[in-house]
Amino acid sequence: MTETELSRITDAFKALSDPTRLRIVRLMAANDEEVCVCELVDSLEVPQYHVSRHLKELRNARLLRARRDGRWVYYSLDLTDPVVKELAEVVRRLPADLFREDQRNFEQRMTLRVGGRCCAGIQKKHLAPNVRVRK
Amino acid sequence: MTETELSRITDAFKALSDPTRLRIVRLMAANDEEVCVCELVDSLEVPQYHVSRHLKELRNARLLRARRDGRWVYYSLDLTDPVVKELAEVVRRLPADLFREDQRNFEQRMTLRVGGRCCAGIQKKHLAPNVRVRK
DNA sequence: TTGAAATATGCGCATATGCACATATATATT
DNA sequence: AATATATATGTGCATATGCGCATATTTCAA
Repeated sequence: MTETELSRITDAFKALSDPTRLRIVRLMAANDEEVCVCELVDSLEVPQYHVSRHLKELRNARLLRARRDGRWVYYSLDLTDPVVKELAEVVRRLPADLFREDQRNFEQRMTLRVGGRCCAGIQKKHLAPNVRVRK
Repeated sequence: MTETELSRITDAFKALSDPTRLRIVRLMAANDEEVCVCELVDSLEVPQYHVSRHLKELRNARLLRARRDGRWVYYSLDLTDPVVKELAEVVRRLPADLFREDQRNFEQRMTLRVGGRCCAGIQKKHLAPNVRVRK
């Protein structure tokens, strides 16, 4: 077995072995959308640094790609990769009720897009970083 | 999201996030066979305690079932579980060349079966537990 | 009933992981 | 240039994980 290639696969599974990361991938797989960080924060209702951290791991595992557009960074599944494509299918077929609340939050949050673009920032302010103390 | 059900899924992914465990599942998925511990040891060429340990984790994650037959314990994928069935399909479709050596060792080892049953024990003795020192 | 064979597990160690807090970086706006 | 907004990351801590060694447990056979 080619050890390097094998660990590329196990890394992908490991990326999906965390609830937050699975919920992120699920949102993307089920909605076939690129999603920005603040939209994820409001959908999953976890702190922003938490989302950013897990997005980095998903990117390191090469499941996600990032695209910056001004202040916003959009993440999306890298469906050009056959392994990712397979896994996205599996995740898409997982029982919908496990992700119902995420999906509801997501759909509501997506109504804030204008011209298909996010321009809102984190709405649930308690999940945002603390306001910096003015010097 | 129902946290308990969700973690059942993430546990399954975590179970596949280790090379040894993935190789075990791959052998079973690709060959549609129940396999006993000594056959796995000789196929994967890792120490017996290592295999036993990972089998336990796969069983805890409910990917595998164990069946004892005399001194031997046979493990197999629990394909009655829809999640396991999905994942087994994914694993089966992974590139064969990543597992070529395991598969070769496995096929050779399976020639030792008699009447479809294992009756050989670990052939690669350096992977077996040390011989106990006589008291 | 003693021992050998097949399998499982307690323990210790090194490393990895997830999380919270604070703060840093990058971009846009004024 | 200064500030606000969106996103990223350094650090410390608690816990989890993988591995090697030794040994325990279960079953069969002599």
